[in-house]
Amino acid sequence: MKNKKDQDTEQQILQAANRVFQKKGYEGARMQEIANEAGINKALLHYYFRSKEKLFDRIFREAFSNFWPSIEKVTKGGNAEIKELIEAAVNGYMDILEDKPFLPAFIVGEINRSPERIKDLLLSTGLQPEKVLKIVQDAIDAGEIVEMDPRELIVNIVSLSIFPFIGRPLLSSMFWESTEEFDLFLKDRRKTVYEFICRSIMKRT
Amino acid sequence: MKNKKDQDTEQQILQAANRVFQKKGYEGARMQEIANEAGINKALLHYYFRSKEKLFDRIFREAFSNFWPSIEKVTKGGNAEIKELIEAAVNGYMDILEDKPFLPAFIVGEINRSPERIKDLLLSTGLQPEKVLKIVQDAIDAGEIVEMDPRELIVNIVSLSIFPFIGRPLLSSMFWESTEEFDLFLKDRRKTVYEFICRSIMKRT
DNA sequence: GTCTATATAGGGATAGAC
DNA sequence: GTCTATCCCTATATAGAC
Repeated sequence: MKNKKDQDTEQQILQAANRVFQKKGYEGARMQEIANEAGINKALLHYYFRSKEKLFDRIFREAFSNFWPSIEKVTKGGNAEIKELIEAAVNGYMDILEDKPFLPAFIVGEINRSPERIKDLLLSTGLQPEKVLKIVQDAIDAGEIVEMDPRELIVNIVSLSIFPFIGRPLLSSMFWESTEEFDLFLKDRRKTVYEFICRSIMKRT
Repeated sequence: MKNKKDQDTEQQILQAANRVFQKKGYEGARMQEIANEAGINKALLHYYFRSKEKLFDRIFREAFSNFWPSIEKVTKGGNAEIKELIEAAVNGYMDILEDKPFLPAFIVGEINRSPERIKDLLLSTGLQPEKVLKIVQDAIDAGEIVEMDPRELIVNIVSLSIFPFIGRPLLSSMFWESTEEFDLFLKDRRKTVYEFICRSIMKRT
């Protein structure tokens, strides 16, 4: 049963490539290291994926598509509660990032390296930023939250959720005893970030 | 007067190296490209800075030391107003980042590449995180702001200030018509971020 | 499909003339 | 101090046997 073996090797390669590319970036990654991690040799790597570029593209597209929290449940109807949206976004990011803490640094680093493909990548995700903006705008129009550029709120939510993972080495060195303790702090953030944002935008009656 | 010329060439190199390293990172940067940008050749590059590693180290240390907004005026006394601290921090970052928007992506990317030198780098900056934490803690004890882990506030200030610059390509593609318009948004942030934070933490009487 | 061996290019670094 | 020419190693990629 050759097919089984093929699948297996390809998966080994993809997992190894994922680890190495995410840690070292495209330029820093070595095909040799990926081969070693996958338990095969370089030639076989090129047999499966013709070039480093192609292998990277596969990995990066996958990573990029995993980067967006699923908030469809909230946006579907179109007239969701703003608090639901915030909670879904924050929790969504936390779920992803606790599992893959190096994802954001990888994404932003590689996008910075070649910004030209952003449009293409975004299209393939099928994201609909307008829907999210509309929910925020509706909440403003309804007087539920303070007046602001809806995009400002989005940027703030994303910043508060993602940045601590990007700045983890620096932040933990400066303000925590160990990275383990910092990770505990990160675990709490799904609650504290939500509260921090709500305190700022909700109108009191 | 040879000395003048030396200085000049060295400066050319440093500026070129700065541009190239910040854009491409250590692994992606090419000594050839730095030489071209500086208007000289590779050999002369090695004459001034013996190796790529040494040249990079020089650039990175400089960049790292420029990364910290000066808030000494506020922290000196030790009993500063919390609002002053926030304003100084946000404005400090905005000043730096409007001038050098790629600095944070560069710093976090390279620190990720070799996290072991963080301690050394932080020491050489002479930063005193405790002082900042104390100001926040005092404000909490005095009942001026809501109860929270002081480090949480710091992390939030830093996240809101820095992340939009790191995520600029993505954010601007998703929510703005052009990068120019996004930059206008960034200009406003020194006000909106400050207000966003204050609304969240200040107790109403 | 998987391996060993090798071709080829690119990039960091040095030698040596001026 | 600055250049040209070149060395040498490393990394991607391919050829060809099994």
